[in-house]
Amino acid sequence: MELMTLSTAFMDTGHDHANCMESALDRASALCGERGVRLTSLRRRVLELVWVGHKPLGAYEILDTLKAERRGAAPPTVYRALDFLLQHGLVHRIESLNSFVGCPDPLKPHGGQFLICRSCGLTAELNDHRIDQAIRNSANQAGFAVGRPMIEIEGLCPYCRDAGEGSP
Amino acid sequence: MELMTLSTAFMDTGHDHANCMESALDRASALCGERGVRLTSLRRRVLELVWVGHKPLGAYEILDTLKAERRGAAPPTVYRALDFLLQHGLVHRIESLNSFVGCPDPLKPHGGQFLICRSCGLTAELNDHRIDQAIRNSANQAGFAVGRPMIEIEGLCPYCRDAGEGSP
DNA sequence: TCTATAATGTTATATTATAACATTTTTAGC
DNA sequence: GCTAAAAATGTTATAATATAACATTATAGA
Repeated sequence: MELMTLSTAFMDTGHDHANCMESALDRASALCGERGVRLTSLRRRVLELVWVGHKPLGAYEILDTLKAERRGAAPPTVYRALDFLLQHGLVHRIESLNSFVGCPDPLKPHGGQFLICRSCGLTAELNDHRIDQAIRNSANQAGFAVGRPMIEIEGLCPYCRDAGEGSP
Repeated sequence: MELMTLSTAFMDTGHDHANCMESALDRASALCGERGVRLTSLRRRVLELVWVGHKPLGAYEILDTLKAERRGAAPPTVYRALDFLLQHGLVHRIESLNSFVGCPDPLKPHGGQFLICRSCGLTAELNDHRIDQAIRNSANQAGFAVGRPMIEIEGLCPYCRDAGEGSP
């Protein structure tokens, strides 16, 4: 097997996740400060839960954890927090999974480009200008005014691909 | 306003929908024949309903119509028919709308590239090789094995765009 | 015709998401 | 600090989407 050099999209084995998560929370905190909106403890906790893995998390999975921590957590508790986080670009919604994943780059608004592993759920966000450009070209030709492009690519992440998942 | 020439993605004003729908049903019938699977009257009817507009239709919208036509139509009635149609590429699922739309080209398997009007719901399917290629390039760089790419682009169709929808 | 398979009917329930109103917390003006 | 307005959260109920499980009917092939 060839020696694999991973790009930044999927984390390599040296990925320092504690640091990754902490810096995501710090960025969120700074962003909210600048925008004059409040990253309350509930919102922060939901963001934290979403960042626990690089795998999309369902609203009711989040809720299950919250229930163990706060009395009276209910669906609106988590959906309202998620709405806030979505509005501020701190999380993305993965439409094909009805679930939510942290955004590594909340400052610039963008539709999502996601690589989603069908075997382990690991998800990476791309922001490839060439993909975006190809879409805009094609849409323009059709006379369509592009709003928010949403790209979710199901497949196998480098680890599962090499482990032979998906064609056993 | 400029004279507009639409590409094939969105139908022009001369679109003969009766013919469009009939030919879709004929193609479906031929495809099922070749594959030795049955386009039963229920499946055919669901496909027909999906083709009534070029707008994605929800499962329960389909069900409402079926209920008026067949006694005992229930969710599984429509979901099973949709599963069959999806398996054979005769319809696509629009993930961002939880709804379903007819596929104009069921013969070759493909992930969908959809332009979805946020104002009127009109939806066009693209099959732009350049978009697909841009995605494959980017995914390959990340070491990701592409399975089924899903592209749903929210925006304004030519008609709504020119009518000034979305920025009133 | 008989039988195996496929399709559909039927009932119940799971999963995802929102509506509507009550209460608590926070902010801003005084 | 006190108070009113606004924001956030709590609470209850329900809507919208989807599937499980088992019964019945229709179809195709021997």
